[in-house]
Formats: sequence, C-alpha cells, structure tokens
Amino acid sequence: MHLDLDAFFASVEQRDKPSLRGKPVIVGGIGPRGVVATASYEARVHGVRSAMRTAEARARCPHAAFLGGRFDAYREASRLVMERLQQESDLVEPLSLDEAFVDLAASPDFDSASVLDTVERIRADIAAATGGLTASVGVASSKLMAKIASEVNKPDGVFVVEPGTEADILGPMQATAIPGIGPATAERLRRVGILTVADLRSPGVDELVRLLGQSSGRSLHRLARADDDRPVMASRETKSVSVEDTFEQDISDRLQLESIIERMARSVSGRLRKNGLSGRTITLKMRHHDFETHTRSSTLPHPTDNARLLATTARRLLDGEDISNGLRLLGVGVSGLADWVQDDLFAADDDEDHATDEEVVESAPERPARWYPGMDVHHGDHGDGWVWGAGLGRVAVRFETRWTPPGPIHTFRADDPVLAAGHTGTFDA
DNA sequence: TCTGGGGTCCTAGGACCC
DNA sequence: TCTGGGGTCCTAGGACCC
Repeated sequence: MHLDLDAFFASVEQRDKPSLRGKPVIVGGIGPRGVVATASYEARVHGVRSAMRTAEARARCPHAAFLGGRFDAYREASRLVMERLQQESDLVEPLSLDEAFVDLAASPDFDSASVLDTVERIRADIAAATGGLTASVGVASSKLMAKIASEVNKPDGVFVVEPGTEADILGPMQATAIPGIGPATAERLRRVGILTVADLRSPGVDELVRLLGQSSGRSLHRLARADDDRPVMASRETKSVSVEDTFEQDISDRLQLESIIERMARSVSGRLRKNGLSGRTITLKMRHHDFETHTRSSTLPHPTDNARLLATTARRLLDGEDISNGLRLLGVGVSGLADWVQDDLFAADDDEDHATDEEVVESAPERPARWYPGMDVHHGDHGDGWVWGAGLGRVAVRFETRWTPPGPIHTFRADDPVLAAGHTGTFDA
C-alpha cells in the first residue's frame, strides 16, 4: 500500500484555522523569492501548483491565504499517521512527512480478500486521530504500482490494482508517471520518440543504458514492464544533514556571509547532536546572482558535530570563491555521517557551541524576531490565535483554534508585550 | 516578480593502493 | 621500458523526490 495525505500542509492549516476551511490556502515561502510548498484544492482550481513562485500564485489567486508554514504541527500530524500505519505492519517506509509505503502482506493476519476494508479502517482511524485529515491510498503488488494507484482517485480516494493487470494499466500512461522520470529524462526520451510507458518497452536494455546510464537504464527497462520487486524498507539511515537559505536580496559582503555561515553551522550542529550523529564531510553550497550553483566540500580526518569546527571549515570553503556579484543562497551541510561522536578533548570549552536551535528558542524572549502569516500566537486576554497579517509595526491576529468556531481579528503593535509566539517552524524565519 | 528547502541517488574523474 | 586492471576514497555536479 502507498498512502499519501491530501494537500497535507494546507489541510493541517485548514484544520487549525476554522475561518480557512473551504477557502484557498497556500503554504510556502512568503518572501519575494518564495515558492509554493502546498496549495489547498480550492487554490488548485485557480492553477496554483507546488513549486510555483509565490508571486505567481498571488497573481492567480489573490484572495487566498498565504501562510509561512508550521512544521511542528506537520511533524506531529505525521507522527500520528505513521503510528497508525505501524499498527498495521512492521514494514512501514516513510518517504516524507505525508507519504509512506506499507507492506500489508508482511502482517500475519493479512487477507487480500478484505484489503479494501482494511484500507478504509486505516483511513478512518487517520481522520479520527488527526482531526479530519484525508489520505489517498493505492494498493498493488509492487511499490511502483501502489504509488501510481494512490494518484488515481486523489483526493480522499482508494484504488486497488488487481494482480495481473499492472502492465496493461501502466502502458498507456505518460512515461513521466514513473517515479524517477523527471523533466531531464523525459526530454531525452522524447527526443527518441518515447512518450508513453508502452513506448518505453520498445528499446532493449542496452539501448536504454546507452541513453540514460547504467542505473536508470536498467531500472526503467524493468519498471516500464511493471517488473518491480523492491522491498518496503522499514528504516533508512540519515545520510546527510544540511541547512540553506535564499536571501531576499543578494549578499556580496564577505563578513555578512561568514556570520551567516556561523549561524548555519550552529543550526546543523544542533540537529546532528539531537540525533546523536556526527560527520566528516562539510559542504558549502553557493548560489550566485545568476543562479549558477557551486558546492565546495572538505573531508575531515574524524567525524564531528562541533559548531565551531563546522563553521571554520565552511568559512574556509568560501575563501576562494568570487562573490563580488553577490550570492542569492548559501548552505552548510554535513555528510559521511557516523552514528557516534568522536571523543572531544575540548568538550568542556565548547558548551556554547552546542546550544541547539531549540535551546536558543527556549531561552530567548517569547516574542519572535518576526511575525509571519499563519504563525501561532497567544494573547494574554484574547487567548490563542494565529497571525493574519503583519507589517508597518502592526500585527493582525485572528483568534480561533482547531476547536473553536471562526473567530475575530484584532490588531496590535508588533512589540505588544502581551503577545507571545507559539512554537512553530517556518520556511523563511 | 524570475526560479525553496530538505533530502537521496547516480556519474565521472583523479588520487592512491594492491 | 611501457602498459595492467580492480577497488576505494574524495570532490563536484546533476537529476529527482516531496
């Protein structure tokens, strides 16, 4: 089974913000360079899509609510869903917060005759546990077909692929229906006249390998025939940890970039430590004003999670780079991970480097650096609500929650001490 | 008003070792 | 006295996914 929550981020927002139910909601980057992460179905009607620039989404759907996103809420909803799936089978493979494969047949009391009943029970339980989130499900004899099937009756639908019908269902579909065939591969295939999955069955393996390389060629030769025996993998190890940020305006000041690198190194270090990880390879990612993107990496003799060492190494990688025209993005990442930490002779000196993001937030004043649309807030007198709009030293808050009817909007000064932030993550904090 | 952020996997060349 | 392969590690870039 492949399960996919419908318009996940936007649905969580509509659940928690009663005034937005039934209305277009767009979650993603709010700034001038933001893009859409998820659009509610009401917004999709107007042509708004994931990965579209937020500016274009505003033009297409000006009356939508544009929200920055609350990752704590998404993670919590996701946890409830994955827990329910794990009751069904030991073999659950999450692909992201809103998607997972489940090997139903790995469960001792699996009965293929009643699989529809099982799926409907799962979907009902998920809706009950998450306050009404809907999921689309595909059931099939392979990961490939289950994933494709979950799209068929989306949203809030189920499709079961009867064994034996896989290749016939797949044949007429666009080649891009196969996960792994993106824009670049689709263009290569198009140039040799391959548009559908059925077309993809004509060339021999060797021909596909010549066209797409060993790995893609061999795997697509099989997938085109619905020949897929990839197992559902219960747990996958983290291979890298990274942060990156696109600036509202390009930055060419080296000192400013160095201080951003240090902040990012602290953030990555905090996440490594929280997960008991450390890594040897530090990568600095730079996107120039013209979108030209480079990475520079350096591998240390021993794994580390130390913020100062990560920062020093990353800063050195910036040294040789020509930044005179400005960078639009900077990122710091760590790979070559080990699930243990090198004994740190200087650990006693490094306490301040080990503060995680969370610890920083907890020790900081409750007022955030910026109010952004969608963010949870608490007001001493009016109670719980969310930021409806902010700017010019003012912040407008709608006082309603998941469990209340739609509520009123009140406006405050942005520095009003009676206003406090809830704990949420954002795309452009 | 140009094009996010967090990841995974693959390819390819060079260094280095046996 | 000119030319091996195989394997691993490192770096960089690119495609793809949600």
